[in-house]
Amino acid sequence: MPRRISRSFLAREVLQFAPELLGCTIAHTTSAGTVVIRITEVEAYAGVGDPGSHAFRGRPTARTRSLFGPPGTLYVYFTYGMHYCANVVGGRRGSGGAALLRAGEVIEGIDLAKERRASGARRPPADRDLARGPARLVVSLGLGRENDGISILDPDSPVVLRYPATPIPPDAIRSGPRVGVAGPGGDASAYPWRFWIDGDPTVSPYRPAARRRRGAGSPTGPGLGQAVPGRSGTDDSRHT
DNA sequence: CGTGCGATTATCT
DNA sequence: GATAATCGCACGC
Repeated sequence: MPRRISRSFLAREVLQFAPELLGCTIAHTTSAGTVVIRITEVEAYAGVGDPGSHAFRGRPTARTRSLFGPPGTLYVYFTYGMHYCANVVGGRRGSGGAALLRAGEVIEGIDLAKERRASGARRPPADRDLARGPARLVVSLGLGRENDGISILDPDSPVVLRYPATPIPPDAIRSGPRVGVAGPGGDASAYPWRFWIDGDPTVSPYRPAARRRRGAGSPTGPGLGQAVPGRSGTDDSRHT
């Protein structure tokens, strides 16, 4: 079994370690059992000064206090009045840098994950959908508000991050605009800080920042420029 | 102190 | 595709 992620791994700039989280595993153990997820998609948030970051303002609120903690802190936040999302805090302490865990593949504890994801009488989702999306990943993993602020570097922590069993080839890593985040001037592609494993079925579908509908407004906004050089910006997981 | 809108998802048309 | 569900926070008055 690969060794645990080191503090120095997370102490680097977020843009440096975020793509390297791909292929890593995150495990959460509770009395109900252990679920292990292989990370297939992340987003980098640079913290103070990054308009998309909860740390943009530079000062912690009750919600974002853990985001300003030391590398290795887990930042679990509540959004849309109903969902939780999880970040691994990194960079310099107090920088507010973090990587959002957007999607992964459940590789252990799949029954427990299905149990957690099955809502009501509904059938549990397909295996590949168990952790396909940041809020779904958190549910499968069994994380909640009680895990906000814990250190994943602590040997006694219920949450453990490990290096990939088999490293991801660099040319299999793709990048593109962050989901649901608009950059300056509404251009999300100003921050192509979403990273995923090319062709992996558990990568979440890309959707441009959802503009809330207001009265009879302006016509359809400008399409997102597809043109991101290199192997960026292509997303075969996109819905039509 | 009110209002608008998110680092979303399930469900309906 | 569109929309409801519904909490925390920034911002405007």
